[in-house]
Amino acid sequence: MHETARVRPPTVQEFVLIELRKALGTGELKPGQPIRQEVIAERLGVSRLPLREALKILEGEGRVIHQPHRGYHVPELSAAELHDIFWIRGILETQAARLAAERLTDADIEQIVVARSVAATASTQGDAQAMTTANREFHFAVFDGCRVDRLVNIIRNLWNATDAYRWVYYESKGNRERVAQEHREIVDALQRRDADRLVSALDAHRTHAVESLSAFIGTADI
Amino acid sequence: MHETARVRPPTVQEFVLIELRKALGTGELKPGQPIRQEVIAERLGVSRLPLREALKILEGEGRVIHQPHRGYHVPELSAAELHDIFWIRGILETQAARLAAERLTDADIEQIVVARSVAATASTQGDAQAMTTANREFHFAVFDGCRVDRLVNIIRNLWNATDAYRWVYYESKGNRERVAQEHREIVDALQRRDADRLVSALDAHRTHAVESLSAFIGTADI
DNA sequence: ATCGACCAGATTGGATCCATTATCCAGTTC
DNA sequence: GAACTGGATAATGGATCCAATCTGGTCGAT
Repeated sequence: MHETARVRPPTVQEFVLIELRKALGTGELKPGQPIRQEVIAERLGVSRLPLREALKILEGEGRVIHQPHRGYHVPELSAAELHDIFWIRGILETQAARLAAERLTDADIEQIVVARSVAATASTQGDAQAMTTANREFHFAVFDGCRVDRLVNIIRNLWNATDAYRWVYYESKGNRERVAQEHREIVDALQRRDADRLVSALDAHRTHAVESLSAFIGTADI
Repeated sequence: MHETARVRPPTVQEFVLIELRKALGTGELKPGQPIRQEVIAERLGVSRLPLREALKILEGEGRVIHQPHRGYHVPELSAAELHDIFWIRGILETQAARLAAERLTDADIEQIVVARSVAATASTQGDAQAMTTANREFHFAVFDGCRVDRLVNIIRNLWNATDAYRWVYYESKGNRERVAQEHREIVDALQRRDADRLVSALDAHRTHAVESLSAFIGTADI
């Protein structure tokens, strides 16, 4: 009934995995909330088995927690863990950005410019889902420039860990505008290939995000 | 038939997962080698299902690769990937070590001293399996001192990624002796709480390991 | 009234069976 | 002789069923 015109039919697991990631990103699956296998499986129109296997992958990635005979749930982040994540991100993203500033081709930078404007459009339209996606693609287009896949994947996992809270940040119009401005700064630094400016732009970007999010987590009663 | 006097019977998945990790660490499951589910399941005396779920966790951790309808296999590392891993380890372990040098209690350091001598004993006895385990415990006793679980887990995953090759390093008596000497240096730096010396000791340690391993990978015909 | 044992419903864990897909090889065609 | 097609075989993917475990509530005893 949906689009589902898949050229090559993926396995059901893959389909379920994609849906679960989506649900984790949109906040449909909220931190702390237990995951009832039967419910999800029925909602997706699949049996429990491929769901269980998809959940196992997410468990390996740390995106869900499993307790034997009790089930899966989405991990909740403390303010301390949130700070840890952003601290580690800072360490790794700095390295990735410095390499990227050297290694990105002009064509890559063109791509990044496009990704930025896509994100900006989504932002002004206030579509949270589209914006988080576009925002991710923009940033990872930059990180990919470091050409160290394993590093980029670690950074991606760190982003994933806070995915469940990300929508909070984008709900505020002020934050959205600030993000747009910071993205312009990042693109500008890249175009001049000024690694130091790029790094400090990214630092500022993270700092603002962590401030908003920890304020939310501090007061949240999820 | 083995010990199996488990106080609380774990689930079969957990048992299988432990066995698979062991097999990945000892080189019983070699890089590039396909994993035949039926074979492994029968060898462990379980059905395919818990095996499949355990493999999914390892897939999420990146320790096995899955291709739909073709199966799982252990990833092979190129020399470039090996360098990437050790480079990222360097970045993160340096941070962890600096924090640990501040935060470890005297009691923690006592524990580390014990862990070092356990590793040294295993080393002189030439028991590769015991040595890799003891070595890991020694190093992670140090890293744990940083008190940032997520950072330690990322480092652990990076170690895991080269687990399949680790035995190579310990096969040489010369390497074992060098490791023992470097461990003494690490402990000494910790006892003086000299972060700089600790960091450079760890750097040297990694440099030696990556040299041996990339020499092996370069000539390997696995 | 509180605490514990115990029972029923719900949920997850595991085994078996069948469907689907990939691989390999023989046969055919150009 | 090389390349393609078709089918047999073996492996993986998925569904269903049953067993084991947890949860919540009721009953009884202190």
